[in-house]
Amino acid sequence: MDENQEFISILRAEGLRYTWQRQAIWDEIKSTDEHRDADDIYLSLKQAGKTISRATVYRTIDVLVKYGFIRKLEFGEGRMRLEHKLDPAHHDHLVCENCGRIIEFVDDRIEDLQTAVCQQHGFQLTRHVHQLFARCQAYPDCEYYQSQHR
Amino acid sequence: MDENQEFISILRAEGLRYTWQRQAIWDEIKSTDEHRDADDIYLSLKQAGKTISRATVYRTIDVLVKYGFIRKLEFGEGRMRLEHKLDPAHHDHLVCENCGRIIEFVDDRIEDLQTAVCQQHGFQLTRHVHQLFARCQAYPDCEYYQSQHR
DNA sequence: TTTCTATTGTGAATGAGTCTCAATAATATA
DNA sequence: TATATTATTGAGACTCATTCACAATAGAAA
Repeated sequence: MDENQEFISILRAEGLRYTWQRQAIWDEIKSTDEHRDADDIYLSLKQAGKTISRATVYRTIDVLVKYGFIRKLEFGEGRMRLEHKLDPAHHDHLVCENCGRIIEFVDDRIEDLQTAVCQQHGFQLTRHVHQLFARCQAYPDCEYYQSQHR
Repeated sequence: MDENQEFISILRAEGLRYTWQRQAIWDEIKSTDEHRDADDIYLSLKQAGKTISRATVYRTIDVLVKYGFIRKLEFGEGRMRLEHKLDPAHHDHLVCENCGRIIEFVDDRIEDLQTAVCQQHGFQLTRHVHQLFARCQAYPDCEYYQSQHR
């Protein structure tokens, strides 16, 4: 099934209504692989002439999270960042503290060791947060940083 | 050198003043191994008759972080939790999503793999956040949970 | 002591996110 | 298609953790 048809039918199946606001917010979040925050989404839509209230943006984000379209991330900045799940593979994040670039990584050995640590304590792992903060090769001069801040 | 002497002399060496408020906040944070938040500290001090403004609590926490006495933690709850560094060994956190219990763990193999992941991307690791959210053995009935909420 | 200025308390401000409620619009039903 | 039902929206008030501005206070140097 077409990805957007699925979006529409999940809403319907859950007794939720299909509105242009929900479609626009989902389209906006899908449109890049960056990890943007709620206000980025709100402002991008506004700039594109689709003004939607902040309340609706936040409410729709929660709907998208609940039905598995997106994921909330928290990098200790005091606000949530978003990530769509079109490519559903699990991954963690490597964040450059200098330029802000975010790289996704997976290491199966780490995944296994996490499960083992939980088992040792008699716990059952439900989810994890694993973030590596680092300096990219270009520190202190970084072309990525330059490109994002001009 | 006595641990508190060191606290006093670091303040002095940095041109900061030694005040009873700073001493009281540091004492309060040192007093347990729990991961409390700023308001817990504020309220505990108040209850002990040492009323210090919230602003001062927050400012002092930043001083304690800056000079390596404590560490800020963020478990996605929208507020910071604190941890003193009297026992300086590095560790990560295993959090029970049911009862809230927090267990500290270290796994050297995970530590090494993290460094390797960074190297593969040409990054230099500066710090990391690794949190395992899990259910403890007692789920859904947990004596720890009972003990904390009555 | 006096002086200098870091620190404090107060209360206002901030910023992300949530809530309330009347108006609106998507969908079910006739 | 018209009408009824009720989920959703927008606006702005509100919350909560944290920060800020500024006048008053109090460490510490001279």
